[in-house]
Amino acid sequence: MRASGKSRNVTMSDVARHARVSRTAVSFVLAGRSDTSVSPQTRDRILDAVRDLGYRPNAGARALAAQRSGLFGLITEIVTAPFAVDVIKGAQERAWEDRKFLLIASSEDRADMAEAAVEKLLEQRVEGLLYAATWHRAVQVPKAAGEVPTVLVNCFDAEGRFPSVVPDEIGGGRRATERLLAAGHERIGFINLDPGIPAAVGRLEGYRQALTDAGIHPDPDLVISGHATADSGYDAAGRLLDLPDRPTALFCGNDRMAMGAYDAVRERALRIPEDIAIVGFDNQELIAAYLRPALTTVALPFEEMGRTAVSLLGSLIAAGDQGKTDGQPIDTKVTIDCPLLERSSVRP
Amino acid sequence: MRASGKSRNVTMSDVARHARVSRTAVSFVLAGRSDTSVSPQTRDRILDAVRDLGYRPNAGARALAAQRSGLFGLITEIVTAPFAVDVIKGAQERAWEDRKFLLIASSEDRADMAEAAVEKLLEQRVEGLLYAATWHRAVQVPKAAGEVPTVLVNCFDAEGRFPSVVPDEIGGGRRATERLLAAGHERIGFINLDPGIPAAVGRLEGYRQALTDAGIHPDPDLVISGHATADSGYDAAGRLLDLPDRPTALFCGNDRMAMGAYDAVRERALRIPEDIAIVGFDNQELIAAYLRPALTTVALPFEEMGRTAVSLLGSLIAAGDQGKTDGQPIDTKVTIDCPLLERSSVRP
DNA sequence: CTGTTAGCGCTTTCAA
DNA sequence: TTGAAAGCGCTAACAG
Repeated sequence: MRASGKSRNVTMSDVARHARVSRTAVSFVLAGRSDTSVSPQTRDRILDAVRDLGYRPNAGARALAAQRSGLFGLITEIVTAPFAVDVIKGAQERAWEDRKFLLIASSEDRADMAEAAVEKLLEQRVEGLLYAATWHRAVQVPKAAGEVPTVLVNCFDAEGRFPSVVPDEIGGGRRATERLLAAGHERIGFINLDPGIPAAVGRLEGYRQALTDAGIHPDPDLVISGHATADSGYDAAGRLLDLPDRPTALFCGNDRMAMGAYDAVRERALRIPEDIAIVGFDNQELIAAYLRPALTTVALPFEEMGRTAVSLLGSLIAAGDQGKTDGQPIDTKVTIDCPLLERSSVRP
Repeated sequence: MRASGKSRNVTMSDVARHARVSRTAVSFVLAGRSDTSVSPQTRDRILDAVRDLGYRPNAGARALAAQRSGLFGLITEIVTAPFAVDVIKGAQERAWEDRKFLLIASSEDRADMAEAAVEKLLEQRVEGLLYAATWHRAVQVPKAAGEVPTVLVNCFDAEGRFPSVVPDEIGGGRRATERLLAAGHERIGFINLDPGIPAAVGRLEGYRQALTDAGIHPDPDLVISGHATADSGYDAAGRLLDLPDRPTALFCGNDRMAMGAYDAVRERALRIPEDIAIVGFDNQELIAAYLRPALTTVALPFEEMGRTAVSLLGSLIAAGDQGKTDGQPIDTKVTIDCPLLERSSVRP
């Protein structure tokens, strides 16, 4: 017989009493510990009692006693971010595998908010912190974050105090370019993001590497910097397409620019991918999947970064528990692959 | 002088000792309680001690003692959802205003996951639960959710056991149609979502109401049902545009269909908004803002729903605390306005 | 106005 | 194999 609804106040003592054993026994059984054994009989009695009473452990009390909250904190600018979701998803999943719970706090991209978030999270006694940005860049992490193991996601600490997990921009740039080369293109235009940011630097580097490796000398005229918007992509693509010896393929720094490029191509009565092949970057589903033809693009591995970051955080914490914190900053920078998603804007 | 880093083990007793007062005094000062007063002097001494020691309250311990976790749980299919973010954002903000923390768990749109999430959240002793869906519909809420006050967001309980916060679909449909009417259109086509779902039913109803109110008899030929995809919107728009007496405006059930409609319009060498005005629904930024011309659309008030839901949850909890839980299900259905966002696909 | 005193629900060491 | 006991850090009566 199951107990009725409200199991609010059923405590471990209740279970112990009901099963006619000590609280210790209950604790051991529930923790599934093997170091001290309990007879199968009492074990069953206890489990039955748990069920009958509808007992639900009190995580807070457990945390207090065990000095381990089982909580990880994730700070992110959830505000602007269709992206953040995937990081959260990956982190969430990985955390559950470790039976950890993720406390998510929004930094709103404001230093004071981020600081408040860290503070709040620390009050909850999170065992570690994840700090995620919506776009790959250097960030200023609130000082207090140093009090627990912290991993940066899709961003890095300029001072190298924290390990981070970032996308492999260079590899992504290579992959996009190689796909175009494989389709037989040799004059490949590149519409880059605002110069200087890690994504622009890396993708350009990848683009160059791929061309060079293919024995093609990168033509500077085919590289233009834009501003990450559809309009900017439209303009840049227009200029590239109006070149005397125009490219037969366009690698766009992101999907929004690719969206603009589509318009420029269409205006010139050219077809995609027959006349002009296009590859984007970011895999913004809403754009890439719904453009016509659907856009072949390189994906940013947000989910994977979230997963990896939690794994890394777990190791750091474990290392710390064993007293391995030697105080020196762990300047790890884990790089995650950016896979290419085939759709229809490049011919097979 | 600030203490050095690790304030991990600074406890309230430490603060009390340092300030030469009792723990009670510290507790009172930190809780900012007025019922028992503390002399300004001791107050300052305490605050100084807190600062000097780098004391940070232990939320878990506080929860245990006070029997209030200060935690709300939010369950959502974060998986599929560019939308979920906004609900989270609104809820998050509102929760912080009440100094509550949001525990976010993903249901992944699977019943067993949702159940596990509720269970985990209850173990954390959340004071209340929010259950959010990515699209407006009836949902099956895990039974255990009944153990604490629960509010549904963007969905509702078929059995009416839980209060819910949903978008005003009818109002949104009216608003879109009225905008088109205001621009002088009289033959307005409506490309609806899959029939039967609340969004389709409501928006159609709003469309009809607006027309009728304007003295126009809704022409059934101008209403077509699609499937919420760009392709479907493309097809439906094509059929509408090829009608002998074709509409001069299109109200699309969502932005993706509007995206497809754009293509159909373009193919016929018609201009937006000069020849055909278009209004979408959902305000999927990535689509609406980047289409050319940018899409005028009705927004789903996710953020506002999140905020409202948390407010409502707060009241429910407060009511419960005062013993006002009279057991009977509170069949509240709060409806939130869907605002129209002007862009450029309808002439002023 | 301040301090004493019980717990909150659980873990874990140490004896029995 | 099981049980007693001592906290974990904090709140909230209740006395002083």
